[in-house]
Amino acid sequence: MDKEYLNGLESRIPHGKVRTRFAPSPTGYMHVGNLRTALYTYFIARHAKGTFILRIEDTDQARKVEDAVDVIKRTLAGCGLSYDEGPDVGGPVAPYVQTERRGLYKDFAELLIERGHAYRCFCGKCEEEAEGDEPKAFRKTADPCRSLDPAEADRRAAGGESFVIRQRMPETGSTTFHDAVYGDITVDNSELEDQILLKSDGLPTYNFANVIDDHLMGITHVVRGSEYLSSAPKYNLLYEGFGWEIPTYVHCPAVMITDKETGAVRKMSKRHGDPSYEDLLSIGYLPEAIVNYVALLGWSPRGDKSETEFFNMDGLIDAFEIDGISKSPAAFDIEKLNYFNSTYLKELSAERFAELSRPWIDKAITAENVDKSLLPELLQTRLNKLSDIGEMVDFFNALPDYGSELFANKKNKLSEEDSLEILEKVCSAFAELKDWTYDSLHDALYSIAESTGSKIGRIMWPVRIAAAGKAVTPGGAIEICLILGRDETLRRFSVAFSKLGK
RNA sequence: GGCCCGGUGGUCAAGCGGUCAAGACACCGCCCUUUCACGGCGGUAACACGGGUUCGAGUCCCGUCCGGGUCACCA
Repeated sequence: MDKEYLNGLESRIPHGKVRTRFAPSPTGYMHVGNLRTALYTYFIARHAKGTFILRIEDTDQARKVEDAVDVIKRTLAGCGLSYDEGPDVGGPVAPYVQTERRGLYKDFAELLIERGHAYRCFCGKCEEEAEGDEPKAFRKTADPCRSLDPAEADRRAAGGESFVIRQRMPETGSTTFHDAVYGDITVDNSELEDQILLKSDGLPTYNFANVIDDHLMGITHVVRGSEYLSSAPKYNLLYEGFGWEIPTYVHCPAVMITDKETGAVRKMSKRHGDPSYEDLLSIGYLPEAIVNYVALLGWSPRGDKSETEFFNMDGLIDAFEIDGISKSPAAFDIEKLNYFNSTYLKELSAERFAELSRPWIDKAITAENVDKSLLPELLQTRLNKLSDIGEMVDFFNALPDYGSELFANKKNKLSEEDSLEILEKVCSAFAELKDWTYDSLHDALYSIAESTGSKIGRIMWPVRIAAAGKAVTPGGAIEICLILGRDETLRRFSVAFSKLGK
């Protein structure tokens, strides 16, 4: 895994093709911001008919999480992001897991030492720099290792002394880099710290491994969150130190969320329980809706105003341009996701929706003798997400305890007394019905409306309230009575009578 | 705090020196209606502030304010 690997490496990388990589660290959590970065990385590759690569950045031993790679893979697969090269599929520049590439980084770090761009530092892990004023000044001017004679440093290292390798930043001048989203950014070199490249455990830091691997893997577009913007000049210096071509940087703005409690906007985080992709999935959002919405969070397509916001994967790949990425942070808005999701839900075939909703319905309704077969079609146009089903249909299980004032409705000009009167008529009509079908219920109710000279709404309202015990229901009076069955419907009517004082 | 990056309605956003400042979500109203939804139609609502530059500024420049990021042997 070193000399041999590097042999002919260049020839294994297709030339002139766009190559992007999604490079998560396996922390067991793929939040919406991560997903969006993955999406944009994928779009850039696919839009250019290039190659999309998955690389696992697991150089942090301490933070490793069991199954985390599976979460990442499931998320990518669920969203339809297929990678051409990666851990389990292999590829011309394998391996794609950083700990499996550990032999690689040391030589590059040493090359940098030879060239004077890095040095060994023996200062030890726990040295706490004096709090307060000028930690950077300390690091760069007062680290004794910085000016250590290289031969002496070699000797100490050979003697088994623990060390790290630090990048030697220029003291003066400035570094400018170009970002495809943010443009040219210039930073004074005096701001740059002598960052650690190789840790004392021999593994590279993210900052170092990233540059090495991106170069070795022929990555053309480095897509990442804007939290890396301030590190970018250091990467540039690294590329220059090696004499390597600098990739196109694409830094994406953060994804924020408005805190429910405080109303403040903050970056999404696991700690606050902000939703991950799999969280959203588990409460009944569709992958297509999530992808569509998240893609639009910080990017917008070029083109005519008032064109659709709805894109499937191919549409996104086709429309995606780096130009359209926003510079400012975007807030995740669950309401808008709801809109996308409910729209995708409505577009599902009846069969597919029935299949998806069945587990939720079964979980919500445990009562027997409830005819659930009608439910899916009633539910399909009324949901934001599948998990809404529970509270929408709970009244089928057991009649909620409701107040009689529900029977009064001003739009239908109904008082409680009116409702009682109507209900009594309906009750006896229902009791005599030969069969319990949509048509028979429909006819019974309409004939009562006709004989009493009422608008049909006046009849339907009390029936629906009596049957459901709540004002908002997923369906009209007929559907609900039909689903409940005659016995239960009549039983609920009698409850209504007692509530109405009869 | 230093440095970096942002700032168009509540949210996502178009805009790239000349528009009555798009569109979408949410919200409100009306219509439809067998409730609730769906659908249709309409409405409220924005260029953070102050200076420039210009015939003309949301668009360019400077300052202020606000927000975010970053300053780890984490990524």
